[in-house]
Amino acid sequence: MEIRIGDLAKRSGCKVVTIRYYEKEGLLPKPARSGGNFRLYGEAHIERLQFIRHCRSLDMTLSEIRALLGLRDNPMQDCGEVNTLLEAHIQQVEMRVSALLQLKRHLVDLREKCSGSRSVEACGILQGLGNCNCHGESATNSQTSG
Amino acid sequence: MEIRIGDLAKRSGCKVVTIRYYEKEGLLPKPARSGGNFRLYGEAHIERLQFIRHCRSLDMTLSEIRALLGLRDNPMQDCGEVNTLLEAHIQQVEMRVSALLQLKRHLVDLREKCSGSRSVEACGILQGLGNCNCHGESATNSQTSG
DNA sequence: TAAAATCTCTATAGTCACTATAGAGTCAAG
DNA sequence: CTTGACTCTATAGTGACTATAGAGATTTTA
Ligand SMILES: [Zn+2]
Ligand SMILES: [Zn+2]
Ligand SMILES: [Zn+2]
Ligand SMILES: [Zn+2]
Repeated sequence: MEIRIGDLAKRSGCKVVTIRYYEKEGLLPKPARSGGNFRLYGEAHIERLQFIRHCRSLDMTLSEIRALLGLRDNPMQDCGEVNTLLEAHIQQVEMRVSALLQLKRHLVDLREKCSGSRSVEACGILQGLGNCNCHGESATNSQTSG
Repeated sequence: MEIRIGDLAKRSGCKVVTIRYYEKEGLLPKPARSGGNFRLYGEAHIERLQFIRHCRSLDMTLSEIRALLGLRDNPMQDCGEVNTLLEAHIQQVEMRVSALLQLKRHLVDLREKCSGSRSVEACGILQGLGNCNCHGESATNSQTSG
Protein backbone atom coordinates (compact mmCIF):
# COMPACT_ATOMS: atom_id res chain seq x y z
CA MET A 1 0.00 0.00 0.00
CA GLU A 2 2.19 2.83 -1.24
CA ILE A 3 0.75 6.06 -2.42
CA ARG A 4 2.40 9.17 -3.78
CA ILE A 5 2.28 12.61 -2.37
CA GLY A 6 -0.53 13.82 -4.63
CA ASP A 7 -2.83 11.05 -3.47
CA LEU A 8 -1.94 11.66 0.13
CA ALA A 9 -2.81 15.30 -0.41
CA LYS A 10 -6.20 14.36 -1.79
CA ARG A 11 -6.92 11.94 1.03
CA SER A 12 -5.94 14.39 3.73
CA GLY A 13 -7.35 17.51 2.18
CA CYS A 14 -4.12 19.40 2.34
CA LYS A 15 -1.71 20.49 -0.30
CA VAL A 16 1.33 18.72 -1.63
CA VAL A 17 3.61 21.54 -0.56
CA THR A 18 2.13 21.46 2.92
CA ILE A 19 2.97 17.78 3.27
CA ARG A 20 6.54 18.45 2.24
CA TYR A 21 6.57 21.32 4.70
CA TYR A 22 5.45 19.07 7.54
CA GLU A 23 8.20 16.66 6.64
CA LYS A 24 10.77 19.43 6.74
CA GLU A 25 9.41 20.50 10.12
CA GLY A 26 9.74 16.99 11.47
CA LEU A 27 6.04 16.32 11.95
CA LEU A 28 5.95 13.64 9.31
CA PRO A 29 8.78 11.12 9.13
CA LYS A 30 10.73 10.93 5.89
CA PRO A 31 8.97 8.42 3.68
CA ALA A 32 10.51 5.81 1.44
CA ARG A 33 11.41 6.86 -2.09
CA SER A 34 10.65 5.29 -5.43
CA GLY A 35 13.27 4.59 -8.07
CA GLY A 36 12.54 8.00 -9.53
CA ASN A 37 12.91 9.68 -6.13
CA PHE A 38 9.19 10.12 -5.51
CA ARG A 39 7.96 9.97 -1.93
CA LEU A 40 6.01 6.80 -1.12
CA TYR A 41 3.60 6.83 1.80
CA GLY A 42 1.89 4.09 3.75
CA GLU A 43 -0.99 3.77 6.21
CA ALA A 44 0.96 5.18 9.11
CA HIS A 45 1.69 8.38 7.23
CA ILE A 46 -1.90 8.79 6.21
CA GLU A 47 -3.17 8.41 9.72
CA ARG A 48 -0.50 10.69 11.11
CA LEU A 49 -1.25 13.39 8.60
CA GLN A 50 -4.94 13.19 9.41
CA PHE A 51 -4.09 13.60 13.05
CA ILE A 52 -2.05 16.69 12.21
CA ARG A 53 -4.77 18.18 10.05
CA HIS A 54 -7.34 17.57 12.72
CA CYS A 55 -5.19 19.37 15.26
CA ARG A 56 -4.63 22.21 12.83
CA SER A 57 -8.35 22.51 12.25
CA LEU A 58 -8.56 23.04 16.00
CA ASP A 59 -6.14 25.91 15.60
CA MET A 60 -3.26 24.25 17.37
CA THR A 61 0.19 25.46 16.48
CA LEU A 62 2.69 23.12 14.92
CA SER A 63 4.65 23.05 18.13
CA GLU A 64 1.59 22.03 20.12
CA ILE A 65 1.03 19.32 17.55
CA ARG A 66 4.64 18.29 17.73
CA ALA A 67 4.19 17.85 21.47
CA LEU A 68 1.06 15.74 21.01
CA LEU A 69 2.77 13.60 18.41
CA GLY A 70 5.67 13.12 20.76
CA LEU A 71 3.30 11.82 23.41
CA ARG A 72 1.55 9.65 20.91
CA ASP A 73 4.84 8.13 19.87
CA ASN A 74 5.59 7.04 23.44
CA PRO A 75 2.33 5.37 24.46
CA MET A 76 3.58 4.30 27.87
CA GLN A 77 3.64 7.85 29.15
CA ASP A 78 1.14 9.40 31.45
CA CYS A 79 -1.59 11.17 29.54
CA GLY A 80 -1.66 14.09 31.97
CA GLU A 81 0.35 16.20 29.58
CA VAL A 82 -2.22 15.70 26.86
CA ASN A 83 -4.85 17.06 29.18
CA THR A 84 -2.68 19.97 30.19
CA LEU A 85 -1.98 20.90 26.61
CA LEU A 86 -5.61 20.64 25.63
CA GLU A 87 -6.69 22.68 28.63
CA ALA A 88 -4.20 25.41 27.80
CA HIS A 89 -5.40 25.44 24.22
CA ILE A 90 -9.01 25.75 25.27
CA GLN A 91 -8.12 28.67 27.45
CA GLN A 92 -6.32 30.35 24.59
CA VAL A 93 -9.37 29.97 22.43
CA GLU A 94 -11.60 31.35 25.16
CA MET A 95 -9.38 34.35 25.61
CA ARG A 96 -9.34 34.98 21.91
CA VAL A 97 -13.12 34.78 21.76
CA SER A 98 -13.65 37.24 24.56
CA ALA A 99 -11.11 39.61 23.06
CA LEU A 100 -12.93 39.44 19.74
CA LEU A 101 -16.30 40.00 21.36
CA GLN A 102 -15.05 43.08 23.14
CA LEU A 103 -13.55 44.28 19.92
CA LYS A 104 -16.82 43.71 18.15
CA ARG A 105 -18.72 45.77 20.70
CA HIS A 106 -16.26 48.52 20.02
CA LEU A 107 -16.75 48.25 16.28
CA VAL A 108 -20.51 48.27 16.62
CA ASP A 109 -20.34 51.37 18.81
CA LEU A 110 -18.27 52.96 16.12
CA ARG A 111 -20.76 52.04 13.44
CA GLU A 112 -23.48 53.94 15.30
CA LYS A 113 -21.41 57.07 15.11
CA CYS A 114 -21.77 57.76 11.44
CA SER A 115 -23.85 60.89 11.29
CA GLY A 116 -25.04 60.02 7.83
CA SER A 117 -23.84 63.37 6.63
CA ARG A 118 -22.12 61.59 3.78
CA SER A 119 -18.92 63.59 4.12
CA VAL A 120 -15.77 61.94 5.34
CA GLU A 121 -14.80 65.08 7.17
CA ALA A 122 -17.86 64.94 9.38
CA CYS A 123 -18.10 61.18 9.67
CA GLY A 124 -18.34 60.14 13.28
CA ILE A 125 -16.62 56.86 12.54
CA LEU A 126 -13.35 58.38 11.48
CA GLN A 127 -13.60 60.86 14.32
CA GLY A 128 -14.23 58.04 16.72
CA LEU A 129 -11.20 56.22 15.43
CA GLY A 130 -9.09 59.30 16.00
CA ASN A 131 -10.46 60.55 19.29
CA CYS A 132 -11.37 57.50 21.24
CA ASN A 133 -9.47 57.45 24.49
CA CYS A 134 -9.96 53.78 25.15
CA HIS A 135 -6.26 53.11 24.71
CA GLY A 136 -4.96 56.09 26.62
CA GLU A 137 -1.89 58.21 26.07
CA SER A 138 0.08 56.18 28.55
CA ALA A 139 1.22 52.69 27.84
CA THR A 140 -1.82 50.57 28.58
CA ASN A 141 -1.04 48.70 25.44
CA SER A 142 -0.40 45.08 24.66
CA GLN A 143 2.32 46.05 22.26
CA THR A 144 4.35 47.93 24.85
CA SER A 145 5.67 44.98 26.74
CA GLY A 146 7.08 42.48 24.38
CA MET B 1 6.72 70.89 18.98
CA GLU B 2 9.12 68.29 17.64
CA ILE B 3 9.61 64.97 19.32
CA ARG B 4 11.89 62.09 18.51
CA ILE B 5 10.89 58.59 17.67
CA GLY B 6 11.38 57.24 21.17
CA ASP B 7 8.98 59.76 22.65
CA LEU B 8 6.46 59.11 19.93
CA ALA B 9 6.73 55.43 20.75
CA LYS B 10 6.01 56.11 24.41
CA ARG B 11 3.07 58.36 23.62
CA SER B 12 1.48 55.92 21.23
CA GLY B 13 2.30 52.74 23.09
CA CYS B 14 4.02 51.13 20.16
CA LYS B 15 7.61 50.34 19.51
CA VAL B 16 10.19 52.41 17.72
CA VAL B 17 10.71 49.76 15.10
CA THR B 18 6.99 49.58 14.50
CA ILE B 19 6.86 53.30 13.79
CA ARG B 20 9.67 52.98 11.28
CA TYR B 21 7.83 50.02 9.80
CA TYR B 22 4.66 52.09 9.35
CA GLU B 23 6.72 54.74 7.63
CA LYS B 24 8.20 52.19 5.28
CA GLU B 25 4.70 50.90 4.55
CA GLY B 26 3.49 54.37 3.73
CA LEU B 27 1.06 54.72 6.62
CA LEU B 28 3.05 57.48 8.26
CA PRO B 29 4.54 60.24 6.10
CA LYS B 30 8.28 60.70 6.20
CA PRO B 31 9.02 63.14 9.00
CA ALA B 32 11.56 65.94 9.05
CA ARG B 33 15.07 65.09 10.13
CA SER B 34 17.35 66.74 12.64
CA GLY B 35 20.93 67.73 11.92
CA GLY B 36 22.02 64.34 13.14
CA ASN B 37 19.48 62.58 10.89
CA PHE B 38 17.01 61.77 13.65
CA ARG B 39 13.32 61.71 12.78
CA LEU B 40 11.37 64.66 14.16
CA TYR B 41 7.63 64.32 14.63
CA GLY B 42 4.87 66.86 15.20
CA GLU B 43 1.24 66.84 16.29
CA ALA B 44 -0.06 65.51 13.02
CA HIS B 45 2.15 62.44 13.23
CA ILE B 46 1.13 61.76 16.79
CA GLU B 47 -2.53 61.91 15.98
CA ARG B 48 -2.12 59.81 12.88
CA LEU B 49 -0.20 57.15 14.73
CA GLN B 50 -2.86 57.01 17.41
CA PHE B 51 -5.45 56.55 14.70
CA ILE B 52 -3.43 53.68 13.29
CA ARG B 53 -2.92 52.04 16.66
CA HIS B 54 -6.60 52.35 17.40
CA CYS B 55 -7.47 50.64 14.17
CA ARG B 56 -4.91 47.95 14.84
CA SER B 57 -6.38 47.36 18.27
CA LEU B 58 -9.62 46.70 16.41
CA ASP B 59 -7.79 44.03 14.44
CA MET B 60 -7.88 45.86 11.16
CA THR B 61 -5.19 44.97 8.67
CA LEU B 62 -2.72 47.55 7.52
CA SER B 63 -4.39 47.68 4.15
CA GLU B 64 -7.77 48.37 5.70
CA ILE B 65 -6.11 51.12 7.70
CA ARG B 66 -4.42 52.44 4.60
CA ALA B 67 -7.84 52.72 3.00
CA LEU B 68 -9.27 54.58 5.99
CA LEU B 69 -6.32 56.93 6.06
CA GLY B 70 -6.77 57.56 2.37
CA LEU B 71 -10.37 58.56 2.99
CA ARG B 72 -9.37 60.69 5.93
CA ASP B 73 -6.84 62.50 3.80
CA ASN B 74 -9.54 63.51 1.30
CA PRO B 75 -12.27 64.86 3.57
CA MET B 76 -14.55 65.90 0.74
CA GLN B 77 -15.32 62.32 -0.18
CA ASP B 78 -18.49 60.48 0.61
CA CYS B 79 -18.20 58.55 3.86
CA GLY B 80 -20.06 55.57 2.46
CA GLU B 81 -16.83 53.72 1.96
CA VAL B 82 -15.95 54.11 5.61
CA ASN B 83 -19.21 52.45 6.51
CA THR B 84 -18.67 49.69 3.99
CA LEU B 85 -15.21 48.97 5.29
CA LEU B 86 -16.35 48.95 8.88
CA GLU B 87 -19.29 46.72 8.09
CA ALA B 88 -17.05 44.25 6.31
CA HIS B 89 -14.68 44.25 9.23
CA ILE B 90 -17.46 43.60 11.71
CA GLN B 91 -18.59 40.67 9.64
CA GLN B 92 -15.09 39.26 9.56
CA VAL B 93 -14.92 39.49 13.32
CA GLU B 94 -18.29 37.81 13.67
CA MET B 95 -17.23 34.99 11.41
CA ARG B 96 -14.03 34.53 13.32
CA VAL B 97 -15.93 34.41 16.60
CA SER B 98 -18.36 31.79 15.44
CA ALA B 99 -15.55 29.70 13.99
CA LEU B 100 -13.74 29.88 17.30
CA LEU B 101 -16.84 28.96 19.25
CA GLN B 102 -17.42 25.91 17.11
CA LEU B 103 -13.80 25.00 17.53
CA LYS B 104 -14.10 25.39 21.26
CA ARG B 105 -17.08 23.07 21.38
CA HIS B 106 -14.99 20.55 19.58
CA LEU B 107 -12.11 20.97 22.01
CA VAL B 108 -14.40 20.63 25.00
CA ASP B 109 -15.90 17.46 23.56
CA LEU B 110 -12.41 16.16 23.22
CA ARG B 111 -11.57 17.01 26.78
CA GLU B 112 -14.41 14.82 28.00
CA LYS B 113 -12.91 11.86 26.25
CA CYS B 114 -9.95 11.33 28.50
CA SER B 115 -10.71 8.07 30.24
CA GLY B 116 -8.47 9.03 33.12
CA SER B 117 -6.58 5.82 32.62
CA ARG B 118 -3.38 7.84 32.76
CA SER B 119 -1.80 6.08 29.82
CA VAL B 120 -1.27 7.91 26.58
CA GLU B 121 -2.05 4.77 24.67
CA ALA B 122 -5.56 4.58 26.07
CA CYS B 123 -6.22 8.29 26.26
CA GLY B 124 -9.48 9.14 24.56
CA ILE B 125 -8.20 12.55 23.63
CA LEU B 126 -5.44 11.34 21.38
CA GLN B 127 -7.76 8.70 19.97
CA GLY B 128 -10.34 11.37 19.32
CA LEU B 129 -7.79 13.46 17.52
CA GLY B 130 -6.89 10.52 15.34
CA ASN B 131 -10.29 8.98 14.69
CA CYS B 132 -12.68 11.86 14.52
CA ASN B 133 -14.41 11.88 11.19
CA CYS B 134 -15.54 15.46 11.36
CA HIS B 135 -13.27 16.42 8.52
CA GLY B 136 -13.94 13.43 6.30
CA GLU B 137 -11.65 11.55 3.96
CA SER B 138 -12.89 13.47 0.99
CA ALA B 139 -12.03 17.05 0.38
CA THR B 140 -14.44 18.94 2.61
CA ASN B 141 -11.53 21.05 3.61
CA SER B 142 -10.81 24.73 3.45
CA GLN B 143 -7.23 24.02 2.48
CA THR B 144 -8.13 22.03 -0.58
CA SER B 145 -9.22 24.84 -2.79
CA GLY B 146 -6.67 27.55 -2.75
C1' DT C 1 36.53 68.00 28.30
C1' DA C 2 36.29 63.10 28.14
C1' DA C 3 34.09 58.96 28.92
C1' DA C 4 29.92 56.38 29.51
C1' DA C 5 25.27 55.63 28.82
C1' DT C 6 21.42 56.16 26.04
C1' DC C 7 19.22 56.97 21.82
C1' DT C 8 18.96 56.69 16.87
C1' DC C 9 20.31 55.26 12.23
C1' DT C 10 20.29 51.60 8.29
C1' DA C 11 20.20 47.06 6.73
C1' DT C 12 19.29 42.37 7.23
C1' DA C 13 17.24 38.15 8.91
C1' DG C 14 13.79 35.69 11.60
C1' DT C 15 8.86 34.58 13.14
C1' DC C 16 4.51 31.26 11.67
C1' DA C 17 2.25 28.31 8.60
C1' DC C 18 2.11 28.18 4.77
C1' DT C 19 1.90 29.84 -0.68
C1' DA C 20 4.00 30.72 -5.10
C1' DT C 21 7.40 30.28 -8.53
C1' DA C 22 11.21 28.43 -11.45
C1' DG C 23 13.51 24.92 -13.65
C1' DA C 24 14.42 20.19 -13.97
C1' DG C 25 13.33 15.30 -13.71
C1' DT C 26 9.78 11.05 -13.83
C1' DC C 27 6.17 8.46 -15.63
C1' DA C 28 1.84 6.72 -18.10
C1' DA C 29 -0.86 7.12 -22.26
C1' DG C 30 -1.48 7.85 -27.13
C1' DC D 1 8.34 9.88 -29.05
C1' DT D 2 5.84 13.38 -27.62
C1' DT D 3 2.38 15.19 -24.69
C1' DG D 4 0.75 16.02 -20.26
C1' DA D 5 0.35 15.17 -15.49
C1' DC D 6 2.95 14.48 -11.70
C1' DT D 7 7.07 15.11 -8.80
C1' DC D 8 11.59 16.94 -7.33
C1' DT D 9 14.59 20.81 -5.04
C1' DA D 10 15.48 25.41 -3.97
C1' DT D 11 14.17 30.00 -3.28
C1' DA D 12 11.28 33.94 -2.28
C1' DG D 13 7.00 36.05 -0.61
C1' DT D 14 2.95 36.76 2.79
C1' DG D 15 1.55 40.05 7.28
C1' DA D 16 2.82 42.59 10.97
C1' DC D 17 5.95 42.83 13.13
C1' DT D 18 10.57 41.33 16.19
C1' DA D 19 15.50 40.82 16.74
C1' DT D 20 20.17 41.71 15.72
C1' DA D 21 24.50 44.02 14.20
C1' DG D 22 27.32 47.78 13.67
C1' DA D 23 27.70 52.55 13.26
C1' DG D 24 26.71 57.40 14.44
C1' DA D 25 24.29 61.20 17.54
C1' DT D 26 23.18 63.04 21.80
C1' DT D 27 22.90 63.35 26.71
C1' DT D 28 24.61 62.50 31.23
C1' DT D 29 28.13 62.01 34.40
C1' DA D 30 32.80 62.39 36.26
ZN1 LIG E 1 -20.12 58.50 8.07
ZN1 LIG F 1 -11.32 53.03 21.04
ZN1 LIG G 1 -6.17 10.89 28.90
ZN1 LIG H 1 -12.85 16.37 14.76
